[in-house]
Amino acid sequence: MTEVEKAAPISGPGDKYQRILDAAVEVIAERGYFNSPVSAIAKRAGVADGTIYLYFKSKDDILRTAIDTTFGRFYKQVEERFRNLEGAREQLEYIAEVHLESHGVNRNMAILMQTEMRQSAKFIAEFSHHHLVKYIQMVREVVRRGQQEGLFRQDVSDGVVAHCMFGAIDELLSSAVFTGRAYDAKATARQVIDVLLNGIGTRASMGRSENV
Amino acid sequence: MTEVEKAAPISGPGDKYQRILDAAVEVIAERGYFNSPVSAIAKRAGVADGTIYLYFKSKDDILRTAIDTTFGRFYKQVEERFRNLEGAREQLEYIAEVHLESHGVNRNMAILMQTEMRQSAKFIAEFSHHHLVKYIQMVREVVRRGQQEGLFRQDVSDGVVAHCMFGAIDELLSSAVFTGRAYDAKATARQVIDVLLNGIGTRASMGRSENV
DNA sequence: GATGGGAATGAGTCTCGATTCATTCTTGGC
DNA sequence: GCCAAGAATGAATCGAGACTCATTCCCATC
Repeated sequence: MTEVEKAAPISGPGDKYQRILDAAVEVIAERGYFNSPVSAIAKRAGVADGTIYLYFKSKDDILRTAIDTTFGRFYKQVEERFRNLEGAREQLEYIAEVHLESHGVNRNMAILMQTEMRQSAKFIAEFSHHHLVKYIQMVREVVRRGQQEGLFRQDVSDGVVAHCMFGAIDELLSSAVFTGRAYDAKATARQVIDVLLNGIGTRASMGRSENV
Repeated sequence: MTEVEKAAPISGPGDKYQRILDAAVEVIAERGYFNSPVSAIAKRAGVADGTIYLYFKSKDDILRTAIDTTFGRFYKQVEERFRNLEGAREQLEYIAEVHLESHGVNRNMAILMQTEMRQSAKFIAEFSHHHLVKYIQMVREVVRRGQQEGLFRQDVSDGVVAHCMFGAIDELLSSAVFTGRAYDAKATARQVIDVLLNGIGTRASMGRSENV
């Protein structure tokens, strides 16, 4: 809050910069990217239309920035925690937890992620795909390590497992977002990983693992 | 293909009607709904812009029709097969298989489903959510039956399981769609259901099922 | 060959919205 | 108090695209 800090009003996250970002996430979550005129974002942020362009190159740029920032936080949080969290199972659970928590942290952002990130619009597709790949990569590594350590079966592709895990969590999140239901991120994460590791089959009926 | 069939040119699926639908799916898969001018769809279908409006009420209406039709086929196919398919596990596997097959059946339609159906645009959201609910419902029923018959664990919510299964499959499909990779629907379905039923944990490491 | 009616056309209308930029406001230094 | 420089404004520009409708085409019937 010193005078020095305030010296980067345009290129860095100043006051209005953040207000515009937040407003954009709100409006886009409500109406969708293509139904959100810049003028609506400006109004919500309490600035003039033109002001937006002092802080962002274009409408695209706002959305890109919002998504990048969110993913950035996600990665950082996971990486930091991993330093003190060894077990493969625990790591998977932590990823699931942080992923599921996003709903509670910022509901609008969660909506935006579920709705706009799938867009085929090239400018979204390119970088959102990049983020997904990184996420999946992270999970695959954990799975592979678990396989090497003998914790996980080796007859299932780590890629398939990673996608299954991501998809399962993402869908739970998505359904919560759309129905507006809340949930306990920690408990849900535990449940998902439980299913992923142990399956839903009862001991009695498990007849397929023999072909390992 | 008889002359009689061709007698419903406007209200039913006549020649141009189908051509417009197909063209729309193609174009929208390539460019996204909001970046697909009606004129582009018309050109692809080889008709004039105005002709579109002889067969569809609006641009929205085309997309809605395409999605509804696809889901309709899906449900019908599953329902029919279920008449001769008893086991809960086999039924889940069949659902997974048909779901995964959609990529092979019509790649463009699969892309469209993955990208446009999540749209927050109200007109899409309302009915696509409805379809999702129906799908999940179907899976839940199978799961519940499996639980009653003692095939599946009873300490996991059928809703959570259904979402996990749907999400896992959908994500695999999605990843295939975006990377352009092909896969064997039947084999992949078996793998997913294998993971869902048996989990990825090895016997040695399974330490959580005791709390049943 | 003429004719009536439905199908098809595509140029034109009308609205909306991203971006620009001439103008106005603010503020820190004198 | 005055001034210059940066920040902010919002009216105006400009293009895009959904939809309309006056006109033309097609063809079955006579």
